[in-house]
Order: sequence, then structure tokens, then C-alpha cells
Amino acid sequence: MDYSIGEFSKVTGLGIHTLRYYEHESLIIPLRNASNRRHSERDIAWIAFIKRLKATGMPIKEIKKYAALRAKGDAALSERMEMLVQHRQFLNEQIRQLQEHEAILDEKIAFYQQELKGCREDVP
Amino acid sequence: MDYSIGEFSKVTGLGIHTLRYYEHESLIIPLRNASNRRHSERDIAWIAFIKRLKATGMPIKEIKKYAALRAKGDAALSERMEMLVQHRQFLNEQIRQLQEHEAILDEKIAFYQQELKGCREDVP
DNA sequence: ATATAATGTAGAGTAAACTCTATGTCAAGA
DNA sequence: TCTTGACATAGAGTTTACTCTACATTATAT
Repeated sequence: MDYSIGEFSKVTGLGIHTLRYYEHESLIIPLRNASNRRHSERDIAWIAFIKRLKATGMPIKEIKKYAALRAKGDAALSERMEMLVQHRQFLNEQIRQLQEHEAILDEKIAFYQQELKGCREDVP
Repeated sequence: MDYSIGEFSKVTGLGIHTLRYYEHESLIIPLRNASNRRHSERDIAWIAFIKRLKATGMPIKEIKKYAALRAKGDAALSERMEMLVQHRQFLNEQIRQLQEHEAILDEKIAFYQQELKGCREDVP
């Protein structure tokens, strides 16, 4: 089974324009049925993974490289994994930093809470 | 003690253009000494906090609102805290999602590792 | 006195990732 | 037959957050 761009837009949650843009950037390569695009079942999982890469801060350019390796098939399996391992590292560091920021934000909020309590002190 | 824009650029690690842009957006309001900007010691800490808000995904527009409350002084203390509490929530969710993504990335990498081991199997 | 360096302003340019517009083709329903 | 709706392409426009250019002014060093 395959999907027209309209159907594919619905199942992936990405706009038609965005999908065409992704195709233009060679992230996806739909088949054609007399000029009309046909997206496969497999493309759905692939879009889901693209979304994940994006959500974790991978730029389109980088995803493009990954897509190119994917298109090479098993020949580029190790290179693809290499990229994912790299990205995992990046993601790890990202999480670590955000946790650090969170801790300091917590401190700041606690401080403000003290300040505000001070204000209410003179209302017995 | 205060800083010229060049000095301030050095101590904050932000470019001069960026600092002027931040001023234009009313994130910072330096004093003037005969037309030249003078940034205070306090501005250094403020820039550090701006960087933190940015690093945790707060857009400039939002930081602008926070800056406006900050300019109102203690009168807006609770509103400022409100914003920070909101942002902490956002940050929490962000970290949670990234951890989820990380877990799935780990799975994918483990799967690839299996695949690659399979390839090496026929080289005894 | 003049060249250099650091400021200033105003506005243009850039990069990323969409998002939309204009225009055209084509099949199916009233 | 006519019109609506989904699809197509090519290219323009948008948003965010800078970043840079052009040109003017001022202070400092030689």
C-alpha cells in the first residue's frame, strides 16, 4: 500500500509543502505514479525517525547525509551507525547541560520565593 | 566599575553586534557616557542569565517580556517568578522528551550493532 | 597634525527551515 | 460540459536571531 501526498501528510502530521521541501532536500524519495507522488509504508517510519533526529537538534543538512547513507543500503550500515553514535553523544551532552540549567533555574526560583515571603511578612 | 561595549563583549563572550541587537530589543539598557555605552557589573550577570534562558529554548520575545518585568523592579517580582516557574515546566518536559529520544536512539544503535556483527560472522 | 582604533547609527544581508503563492494539469461528480 | 478538488512545478515570502556593511564621530598615539 502506498499514499498520495495528501494522505501521507495526514499520517505523518507534516504539511504537504513541508513534504515536498523534504523531497527537494532529498530526505525522502517517493515513487511516482504518472507524475503523482506515492509514499510507501516504510516512508512513514522514516519520517518518524527524521522527526526524532530533528527534535534532538540534528540540522536538515546532517539528516540529508544520513538519508544518503540510507539510500546506499547495507553497504553504508557502519557509517550510518557511526553518525548515530556521534549524535547520541551530542544528545547526551545536551541533556546534561539542560539538567544543569534546570538546577540553577530551581535555585533562582527558590530565591524569588524567599523574596516574596519577605514581602508578605508585614501582613500578619 | 563599568564597561565599554568592547570590554563588555569580551567579558560576556557576545559579539558587539549582538549586544547592540540585544539593546535594540530592550533586553539590556546600558547607561551612556557622552553617547558611548557603559555596561554595568550587574549587566554581566544579566547577560549570563539571558544566555541560560536562550540555551533552554526561550525565544528573544519571551526574554524581552522578562526583561520588561525586571525593569519594573520588585513590583513585578511575582510575575517574573511566574514566568520562571512556567519555563521550568517547559524545560522539564524538554528533558523528558530528549531522554525518551535517547532511549530509542540507543535501541536503534543496538540493532545496528547486531546487524554489523552478522556481517562479520562469515569472516572467521 | 594625522593616522589608527574604538565607538556610534541605520539599515542591509544571512542561514535555517519552513510556508505560501501563482499558475497549470487532470480526473471525477453534478 | 462545467466545476470542484487534489495534485504538479517554480519560485517568492516569512520568521528568528543574529551578523555585517557603510558611513560618521571621537579619542589616542606618533
